[in-house]
Amino acid sequence: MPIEMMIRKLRSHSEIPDEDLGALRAIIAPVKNLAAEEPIVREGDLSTQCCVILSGFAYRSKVSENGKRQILSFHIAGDMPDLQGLAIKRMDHDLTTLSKAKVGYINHDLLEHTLKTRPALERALWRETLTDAALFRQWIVSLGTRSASGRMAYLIAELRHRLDAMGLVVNEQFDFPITQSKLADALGLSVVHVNRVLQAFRNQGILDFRRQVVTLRDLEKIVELGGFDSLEDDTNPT
Amino acid sequence: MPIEMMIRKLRSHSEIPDEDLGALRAIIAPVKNLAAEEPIVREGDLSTQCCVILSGFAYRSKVSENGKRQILSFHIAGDMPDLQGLAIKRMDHDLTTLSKAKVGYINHDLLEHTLKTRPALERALWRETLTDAALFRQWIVSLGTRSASGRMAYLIAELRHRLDAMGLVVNEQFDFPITQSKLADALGLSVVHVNRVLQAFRNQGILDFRRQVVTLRDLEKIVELGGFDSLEDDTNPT
DNA sequence: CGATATATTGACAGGAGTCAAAGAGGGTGG
DNA sequence: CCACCCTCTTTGACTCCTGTCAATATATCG
Repeated sequence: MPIEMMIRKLRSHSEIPDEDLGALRAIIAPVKNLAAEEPIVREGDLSTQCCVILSGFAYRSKVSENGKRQILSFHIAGDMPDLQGLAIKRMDHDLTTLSKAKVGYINHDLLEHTLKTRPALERALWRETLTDAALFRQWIVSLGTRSASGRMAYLIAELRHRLDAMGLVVNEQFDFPITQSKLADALGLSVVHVNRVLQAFRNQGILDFRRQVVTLRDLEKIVELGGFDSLEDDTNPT
Repeated sequence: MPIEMMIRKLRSHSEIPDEDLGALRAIIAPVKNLAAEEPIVREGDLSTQCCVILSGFAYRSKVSENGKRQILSFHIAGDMPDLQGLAIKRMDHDLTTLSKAKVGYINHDLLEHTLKTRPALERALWRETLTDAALFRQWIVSLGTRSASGRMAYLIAELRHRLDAMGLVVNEQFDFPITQSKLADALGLSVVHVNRVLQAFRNQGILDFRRQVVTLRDLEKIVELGGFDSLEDDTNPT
């Protein structure tokens, strides 16, 4: 059951009583199947629920006054990309499916009611929004200090790491149904240049990105180019 | 009393019972006066307390494997820049004073104890970390979509907006004790180019940045160049 | 008042953007 | 099952924004 992906992720950084998890499971509304490129919430909306990605991909984005769109993050199974809406109702960015996706919804009122008697769960959700912020920080470092190929490598390394944690990397290969144009929006590059970087990677036997599938041919090199640091994963308290 | 700055900030986005605020005030440890460029916490440290900036400036930063330092954010009176440490103990970045600063400290254990019976306060703090994340997102947009001058303008506009909320802008003029080299680290630019942008702004009568003081000569132009949007400030719930 | 940090300049290089056109792929409707 | 269309990818030529290097001028501070 794909809801377990979210549970797994929460558990990876927080200790949560089983009954809290049970209570959480109980309020997840029936899954919805969304097509690719469907908006989940839009900038300016007031959230009344938050979602859980159960399969597929989603991304958060924001358009700047000059008309350019910046993709802020990609989300995979197990993620709750608009969890912050629970505490800050007005969305400051868009959330859209990247591919076909299964999504579960949790009504804010129900969730609040559940959290009222479950401090450990609330804290786990808080922590979830904080790891989110940590990813944003990494992203800032990437945009601010790395070259085009470094950014690309970082993106791939980070994504691989998260997908791997969900068991979605097989044989150093994973699905990533995205266009070069969207990659460009994420990396702050032009489409043309994204294409060039990708080709260079391909020619150098670093990675292959074809037909929505990424094949990592030299993971070490990617991690090195992107300066990716897996964050140790020991962010736990105690 | 400068602790009121923090209270004011919390109140600006959350409703908090007076007695919760009283409890919070009660556990803020005596203020410490720090010199410029003193580390408050470092990447890798395990937080046991969080701080409140009472006066002066601080910044968060991270060095990427290639040796470049990226400044993630600047913090001013009223900010709690390492609040996230309460839920995620291991720091993933540095926090340093930019100028001389007065800082108050709140012990994590005391804070946890206080929060245990004060859900509204806990939620306010959560929200505080989320507005932080929202600033990071804006920053990503800035780095990803704007030119050098756009980024600079955005930085100034955003800072002005936050300082103004704390009453620290007088006559469209405010202190900002920073070197061009650090500006470069924040904006992902080279020092030389920062200098050129600043001179261009000066010559065009947009702003003056001399001796640690920013004088805004054409705020509209700055906001326009930076595409700054004050966020409406109506992020409140209900 | 010298010493060190910061700001400023100028010359030059290069990474990444832009523009425009040509291929490829993948749907889909007949 | 194939032709056609539309989107996405790829190329090439050229531009330009921003970085690098190196020297000089200005602050700042003990």
